[in-house]
Amino acid sequence: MHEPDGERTSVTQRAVESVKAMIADGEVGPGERLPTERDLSARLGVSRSSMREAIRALTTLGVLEARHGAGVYVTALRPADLLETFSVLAEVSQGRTLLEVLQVRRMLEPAATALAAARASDAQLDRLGALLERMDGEPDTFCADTVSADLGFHQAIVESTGNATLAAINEGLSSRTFNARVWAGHREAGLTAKLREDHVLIHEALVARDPDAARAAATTHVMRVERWLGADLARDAS
Amino acid sequence: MHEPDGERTSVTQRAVESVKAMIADGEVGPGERLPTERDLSARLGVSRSSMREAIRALTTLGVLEARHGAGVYVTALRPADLLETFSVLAEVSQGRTLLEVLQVRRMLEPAATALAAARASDAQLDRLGALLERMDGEPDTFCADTVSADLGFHQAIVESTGNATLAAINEGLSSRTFNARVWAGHREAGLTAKLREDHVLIHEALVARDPDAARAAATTHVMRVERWLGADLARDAS
DNA sequence: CACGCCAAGTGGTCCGACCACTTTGGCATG
DNA sequence: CATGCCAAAGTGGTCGGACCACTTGGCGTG
Repeated sequence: MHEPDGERTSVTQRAVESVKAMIADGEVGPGERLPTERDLSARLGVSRSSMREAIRALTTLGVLEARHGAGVYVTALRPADLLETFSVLAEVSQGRTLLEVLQVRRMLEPAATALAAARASDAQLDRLGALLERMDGEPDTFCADTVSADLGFHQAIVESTGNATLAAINEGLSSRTFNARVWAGHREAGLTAKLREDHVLIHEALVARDPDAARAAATTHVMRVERWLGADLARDAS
Repeated sequence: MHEPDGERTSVTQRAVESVKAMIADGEVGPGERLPTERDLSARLGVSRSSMREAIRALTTLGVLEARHGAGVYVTALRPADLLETFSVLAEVSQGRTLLEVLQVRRMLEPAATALAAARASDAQLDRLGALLERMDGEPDTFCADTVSADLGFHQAIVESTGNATLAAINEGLSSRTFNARVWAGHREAGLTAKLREDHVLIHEALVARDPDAARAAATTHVMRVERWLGADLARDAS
């Protein structure tokens, strides 16, 4: 990290830096096409294998996008592109980290919900209402759709803030597999009913454009989930 | 995303999924060593090139770590490992996204600072005080150390919450290059003095273990930075 | 003019060789 | 016997070239 000079560095890594520099210098802009892998490797003086590994690295970072037979393109470089890797955290996280992720959500979601109360458009509020009804219409059984609907509801709220970066981060912290795991042990009791009530309160606060109420409702909701998960983790402590 | 079946998928991608599955199934745990590239490629029925690209992908995601001549290891899978890629966002972000990142920080830092007020240990508070003095001792000139010290101060606060995930996310949103860019146009005037005053207020609130005051001070601080950056971006609008 | 096919060019995969580095165990040295 | 060195084995890193799979655009056919 703090090494003053650039001593020895892998060939592939140099290729990565070169491409990043090309983008930073505006040599290739978002959405534009890069030179051929063969061209790039020749220009940078590396083998095509190494060049491919460099491209693979930038692809997994969401900076580049390779289209088979068509070429390699720079993505739009939107936050959503670059933060997609985020979901990996939620995928492999366990125990303590899971709680930590929820704690971060407890910081973000209330603030985001409050912001949404001030910024959401009427159309966005209508969409939220529709999502809410869809969730109400379903039976009290646990299924993939339940998780999906809950996810969609919260994601729609965060998107209503108009902050794409925030939405991308929150989405990463709320990956499908993550939520499925949280819900797994809690399909019983009146949990679903309570969550629905929370959602209704949040929606009402948004429609009333009341940031304070929205913040409070969102906080309560996340705390509820966090509490259940905490009890669950404490039970089967590793 | 929603395609029902797993039709065609790249060989490399399958290799990535296989390794992820190995980790998820506990076949290899954090810190343990994976089979050799040659073994893995043979076992999964792919070429070593593709296997290497898969490993490269997981390496850039922070899941694996390759040591030249020694083998490929699974990282500790700590949040810090997996969120390192985050800094890429701050590196390539421009204009609007920069503001959005700051908006997210304005949501996170106050909450984190308030939490730190309740949780920080005496040793951590002492360290914060030392960092503060170090910043005070420096002249009012803009240099890399100024950015570095500011970064360290805020990072130390967030780490005091004991939430490693939160710390990793915040670090990603506060990368060195990001801050350098924010500061670039504002080395003049009494900016440095004002920021110092903010830091002192935050530190006092932490020492007093006053969450409310800490939240307020942190909010003020981030808003100040956000406001300056906003004016800057509005000036040289693209 | 519209349609469909084909060839050129691109990324995707595979192979085999060699290089650079780490590790280890045995050998020579004290 | 203890110590340190060094060579060999094994690992990831790089290379070059071949071939496959796919997209694209233009050409020829109806």
